[in-house]
Amino acid sequence: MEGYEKLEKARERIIETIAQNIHLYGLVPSAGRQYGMMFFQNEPLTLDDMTEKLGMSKTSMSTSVRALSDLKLVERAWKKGVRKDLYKVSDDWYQSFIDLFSIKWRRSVTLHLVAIKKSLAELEQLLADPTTSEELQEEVQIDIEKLKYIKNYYEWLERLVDVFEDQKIFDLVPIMNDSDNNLKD
Amino acid sequence: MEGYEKLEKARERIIETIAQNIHLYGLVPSAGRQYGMMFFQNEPLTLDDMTEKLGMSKTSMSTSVRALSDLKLVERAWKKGVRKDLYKVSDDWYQSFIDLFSIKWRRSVTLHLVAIKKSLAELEQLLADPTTSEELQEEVQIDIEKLKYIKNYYEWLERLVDVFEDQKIFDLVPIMNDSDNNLKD
DNA sequence: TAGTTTGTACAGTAAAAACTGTATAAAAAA
DNA sequence: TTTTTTATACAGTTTTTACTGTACAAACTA
Repeated sequence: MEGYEKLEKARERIIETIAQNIHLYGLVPSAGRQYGMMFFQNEPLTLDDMTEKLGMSKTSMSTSVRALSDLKLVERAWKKGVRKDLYKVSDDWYQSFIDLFSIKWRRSVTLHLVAIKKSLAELEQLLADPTTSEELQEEVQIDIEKLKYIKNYYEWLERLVDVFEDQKIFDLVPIMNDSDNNLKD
Repeated sequence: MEGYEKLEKARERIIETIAQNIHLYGLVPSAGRQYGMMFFQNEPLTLDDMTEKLGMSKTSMSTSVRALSDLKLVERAWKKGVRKDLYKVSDDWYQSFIDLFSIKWRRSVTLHLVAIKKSLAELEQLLADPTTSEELQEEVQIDIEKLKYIKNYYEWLERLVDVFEDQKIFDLVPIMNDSDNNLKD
């Protein structure tokens, strides 16, 4: 096998692994392939570059690069003289992981807490209502306990997201470079 | 509005929020609804119970309860005299979150590390090969640096999963119950 | 043993999501 | 200004995924 072929094969293996695991980011394999391809390019790419490299429509490239951008997996780049939009993969993967948390889980936590607080308030009121039968009161009381439990859980999750966001997680799980090796020069 | 109706509405809000966020677990809304419904039942349910409660086919209930079980969000239960399989939601949500990590991310990390090590070995070999042109050598060297970087990243992620799995995460982000409140009695 | 009951495999259908091509708006160049 | 370039909105198509009903195997009952 020829040298460039070997290089290409080594890259393809990584790209395909990314594609098959990107569902953890809520993205589909083709977006992962796009990300993986960009990872091995040493220059930012335009939508037309991606269309050519991946053999997919420009519309697809546009929508999936936006999905990747929303999760901060890729970012806009600039190069003088180039009018087209340019994109490159964010080179701090630790930060990308943290961003996933911030963006996806934070949002989920917030939605849950809003719902829980609202339902909890309604149930407390129902419990206090003198027209509520004793039988219903018991059921309501059980639900209130359940909601208090999951409220605590989501508050914990919120603090967990905080810990990622403010980088404290690196105190507990430090970054260790087995060689002095870093993409960011 | 009648009391039981109010209770039902308060529950529905929570169930629907779960359904809309369960994609973070890689599951579809209907599985989330199933989980949410089970959460408010104080007894384990059979597949037929679920069919009735959700108005969906037994086959669906079977496949989605299996998906929920695989992520350890629900578990088998037993009740004497009941021949049918019984399921209940796992009542430790903190553990469920940890299990998500263990199951989904651990697997992903492993797959990535296997691929990276393989590609890295191939590229090191290519670099050492005297028939490799200088131009190709340079490209290979760049890729090796990239792969070393992401190898470090996935090893970090692996340690992160460890920290969840062995509960050390609770040292950094402790569980705080604002009242002394716990589902597990 | 035969007769039920129960869970799931499988094939088919319905619904949803991914992807494409065209049309168009916004921005840049002339 | 008009012309050209670029990204994306949108409608239509293809592909994938979710869901259903039937059929059957395994487990239980009598």
